[in-house]
Amino acid sequence: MPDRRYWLFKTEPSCFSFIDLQHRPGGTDHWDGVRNYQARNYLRDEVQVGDQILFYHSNIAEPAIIGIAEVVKAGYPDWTARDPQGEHFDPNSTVAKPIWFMVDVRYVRPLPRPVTLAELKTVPALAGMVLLSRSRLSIQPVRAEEWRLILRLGGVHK
DNA sequence: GCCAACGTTGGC
DNA sequence: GCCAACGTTGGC
Repeated sequence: MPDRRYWLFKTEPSCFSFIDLQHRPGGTDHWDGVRNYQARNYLRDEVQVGDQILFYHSNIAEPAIIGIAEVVKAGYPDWTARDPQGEHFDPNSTVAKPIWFMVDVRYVRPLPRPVTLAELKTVPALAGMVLLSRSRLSIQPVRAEEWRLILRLGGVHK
């Protein structure tokens, strides 16, 4: 578990975008509102400080990985679950027994060339990506080989 | 806007 | 604990 280092975080840009993250103080914000148990488990148990994130925009004309972010704070209780006014309220979640978790992430850099979903589908080495088989999962592990290849496709050269 | 896939809920 | 109904997601 501690040696997983790469993730894909999915978001609808109309809700929260990569540019929104860039404009937060320090390019940093909490990743709240995840209400799926498998994604919650990743946030609570596996996502660690320093892990690298592919930032994916969904539910748009051309869904794509558009940038890189990193984890700056590991999982802690998602307090938006306790805000009755908020969109992500869950009356079953309490301070003593939180159900939902979030992490803090920081903007790192955009990909010089976004890598679209359509393009990902054409690359045989990426056929095993979680994104292609379980597209609805909002927090997904990414293998190191996949990470390197996607960055290369995105025009990032070391 | 449609619809398929999938996660959640709730009756039994 | 099964499974049908229902709600949500997200590509197209």
